[in-house]
Amino acid sequence: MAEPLKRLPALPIERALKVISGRWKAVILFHLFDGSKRLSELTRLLPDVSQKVLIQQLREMEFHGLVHREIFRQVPPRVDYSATPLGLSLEPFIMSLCEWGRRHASELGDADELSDCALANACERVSIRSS
Amino acid sequence: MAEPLKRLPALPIERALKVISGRWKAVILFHLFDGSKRLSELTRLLPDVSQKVLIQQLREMEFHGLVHREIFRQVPPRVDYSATPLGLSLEPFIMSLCEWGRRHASELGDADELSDCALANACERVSIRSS
DNA sequence: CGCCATACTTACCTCTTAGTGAGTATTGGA
DNA sequence: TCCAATACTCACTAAGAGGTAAGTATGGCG
Repeated sequence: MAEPLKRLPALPIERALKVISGRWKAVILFHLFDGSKRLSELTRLLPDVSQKVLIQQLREMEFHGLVHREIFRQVPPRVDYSATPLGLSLEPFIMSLCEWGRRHASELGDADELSDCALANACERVSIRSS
Repeated sequence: MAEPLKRLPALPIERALKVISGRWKAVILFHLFDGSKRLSELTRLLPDVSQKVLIQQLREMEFHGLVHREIFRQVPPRVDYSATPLGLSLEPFIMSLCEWGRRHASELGDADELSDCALANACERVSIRSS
């Protein structure tokens, strides 16, 4: 994002999709729903993402109002990332999308290709929780 | 999609986002929720999309089970596109995403940048309908 | 025969996104 | 003085999505 000033699409649906669809954004958000995290924690939680890309995704989400960035002037430095209310408002949405993704995989016969981890099973936990 | 055989992401949430986030997919789906459409109708409904890209998006959605393509062997040829049950199951989801997009725009002070059309106001119609 | 409508295909180009690897900044403490 | 820890930043590259413009296929019809 050399130019974070570029406008989001004018159609609400496109705007929403644009804001949440980055390679790692949903996964990052999922972890932030759990509470604020330091960059180094996120690096550990997402070992497949390089630091540069991680920061890039976080900055875009910060710019789009989904994530709050708080700097603690210490040595060594410390920066906390957390979900804003707007970001938190995506939680039910991300969970139901996750559920839809599982349905989609099962209807297309790809269910066995799904990974099995906290995020993959998040929607189950949610439906158990809410039942 | 020279290679439509490539696998979708293993995380359900990523899979779902991958499947619905193409430049025009949500908009196309919105029109298909209304009933099946010929390619020429879609071309008229989406004047900003070139035919190539339109077909591309439709084919991807067909491959991903969201859209059904029916060929009528006539002259001139006729092809109908319609939403499958799986595609239709995205309707509430797309509508709520649309609502979220409007909220996002208003919270970021971009509300005046939103366009004003059927799709932009779809979620309103839905909430009116459901109230 | 040549034209029309419809639904594509193809070649090519551009712009965005993601990814790699190395470098920078800060400052307390050995 | 130099190192360690943390959080970046930069230059470059690769892949992919989307866009433009032109071409193909079919078969009825004047």
